[in-house]
Amino acid sequence: MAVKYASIIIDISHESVDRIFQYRIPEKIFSEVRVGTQVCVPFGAGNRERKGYVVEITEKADYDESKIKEVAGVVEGSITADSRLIELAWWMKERYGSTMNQALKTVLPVKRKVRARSHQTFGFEKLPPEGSGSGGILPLNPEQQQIADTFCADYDRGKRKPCLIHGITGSGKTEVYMAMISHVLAQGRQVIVLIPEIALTYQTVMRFYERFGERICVMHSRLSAGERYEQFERAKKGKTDIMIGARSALFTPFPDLGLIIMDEEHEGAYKSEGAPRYHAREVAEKLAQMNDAALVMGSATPSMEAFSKAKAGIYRLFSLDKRAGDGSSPATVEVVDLRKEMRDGNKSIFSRRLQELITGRLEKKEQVMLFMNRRGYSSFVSCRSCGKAIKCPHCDVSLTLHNKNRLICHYCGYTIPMPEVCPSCKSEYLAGFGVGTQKVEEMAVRRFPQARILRMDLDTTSRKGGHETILAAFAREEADILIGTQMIVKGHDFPGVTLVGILAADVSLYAPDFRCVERTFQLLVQAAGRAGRGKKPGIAVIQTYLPEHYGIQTAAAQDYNHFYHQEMGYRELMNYPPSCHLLGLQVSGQDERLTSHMMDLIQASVARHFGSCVEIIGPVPAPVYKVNDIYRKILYMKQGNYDILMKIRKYVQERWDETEDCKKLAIQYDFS
DNA sequence: AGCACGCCGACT
DNA sequence: GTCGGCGTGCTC
Repeated sequence: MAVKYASIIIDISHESVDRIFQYRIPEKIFSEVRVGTQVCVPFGAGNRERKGYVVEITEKADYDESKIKEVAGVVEGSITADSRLIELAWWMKERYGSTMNQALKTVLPVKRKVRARSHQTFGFEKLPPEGSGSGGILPLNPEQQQIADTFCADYDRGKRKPCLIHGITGSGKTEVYMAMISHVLAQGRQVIVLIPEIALTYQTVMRFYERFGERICVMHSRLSAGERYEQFERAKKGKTDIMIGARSALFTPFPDLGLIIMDEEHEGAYKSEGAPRYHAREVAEKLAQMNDAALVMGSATPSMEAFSKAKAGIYRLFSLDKRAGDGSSPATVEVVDLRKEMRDGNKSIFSRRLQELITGRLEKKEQVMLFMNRRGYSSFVSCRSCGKAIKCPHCDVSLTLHNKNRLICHYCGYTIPMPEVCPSCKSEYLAGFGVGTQKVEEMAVRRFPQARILRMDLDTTSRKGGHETILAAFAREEADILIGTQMIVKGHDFPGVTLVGILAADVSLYAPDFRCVERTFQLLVQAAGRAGRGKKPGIAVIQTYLPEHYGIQTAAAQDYNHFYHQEMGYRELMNYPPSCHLLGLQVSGQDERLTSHMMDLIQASVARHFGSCVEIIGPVPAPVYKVNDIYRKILYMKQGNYDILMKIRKYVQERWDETEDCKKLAIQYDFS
């Protein structure tokens, strides 16, 4: 049998040994050594015995073979939290095609000394010093209770199939989660609660804190690497029972993880953009299975992936279709045809119906939210004489006009003052086209001079605390109208809001991405869900040029099931996920010709070896071909069987590593 | 982290 | 001559 080597990380917390060492595995313990197992190895000049974790097993050594020592033995009964995380990293590396190092870095906290800093950066100074630990329990309504009871009974019988709760906005999913969490905590196991970063606000955390007191720990993006590490250490030592945070909270090293909650399951933020490009839903599923833990996902607009799994019986499906508690009812939704407005001579961005409704709310001192899915003033500036739009010199996109005097690239940040004359033909007839939040604000100020108006988008929130300040001011009813991008739609409840206007519902409907209708539908439903959260009934107005589009129609009817069937039909017809699997292989580099050439070679090679079993599309330029002077091309491969796509990825990677030109280029895989 | 090796001062 | 100070650097 071939000689095998184990890559090991030495279990001592110090940066200088925070890397991989290789040892030979003696033949007689082959069967006991796997990724994640803890072993004893002779280490250093004194050959002192140290403990370490096996991180990878290979048949080739990357180190001088004469200097490689042997694994001394396996540490018995040592499946620790770290073992499982290393096993998870291995799985992620295999599934998403990253290096083991990249996978380990995402899964294991950076071993770094904690810099003493002001303790919590989340405004937790305001929290009561002692968590009551039992405050804030709301009684569940029969619908909620039934879900909680079913879950608990199944859990106790060891039935741990993942669950999906499809619950409309305001149906009280959080209360159900809390009941489930209590049940699992009572058995001495721990819980991870995943929330998309944008929803990780003071209010959300506060609700959990009121219920569970000090047993909860919060992980958010503003923590330093050291603080993160410290929190994970606390979890490992059993000082915390609940970790609440964005997707990286998945990697909390709890000794006995019993439940993972994943709120707003459909959110794009659950997909990692770096390597490995993992999806938190898939990793959560794997992690739950490894720990014999339960996984509960929830959303008002589940992703196509999750809902199709629920339909297929892979997930257990629960529904909550009434608003809980206060007796408020879902908003009435009206669709306004902007083509008709145009025909009738209304060129304003506000339809007559929306203007009428806004005026009514202002008179009644009720609040309004206006949603525009594009920031800036105009989305691009072009010359009416020569017809050319002003583009970013580094990216393949038009520059966006901000504050009427500055052009900014939304991809790389390149910025110039608004030119006086056209850069190509020197004419003076430059004009902005397309409406952004800034222009909406200006129009609203002009149309409703009596109203107090706030705007919230990346430009107004980039200053620290901007987010919280604006939301808090609006919640205190210090403004009548809140104008903003996606960020105003997600998470927050304003009881004073009785009208939501979606100014241009179509903006995202024709994006070059097979998920664009799904995303539009989710956004529209979530936006409509913001209206009428208080005692008074709410109205949502959807302005569109495509009132007959199924994405708009189903969103207006708040009919998820109808949307799902329509969209699934499209996905099946086009062989798009979830009816099929899709591997996107992206090659990028500064040298446009080399990038193209390499992509063609890969395409030819894949076609030769796998052409008979996969559908190959492309190579095509990425939706934005050039960003930051880097050219990007993508090859798509469709196959119903995931394993075949993984095989192709491996095949490409092996050949890639042997190519000289790979130094000047980058390759990236994206599975869905 | 731990343990070597290393290149200078004061000791049996 | 050689014992030991801890400064620097490596550990498969």
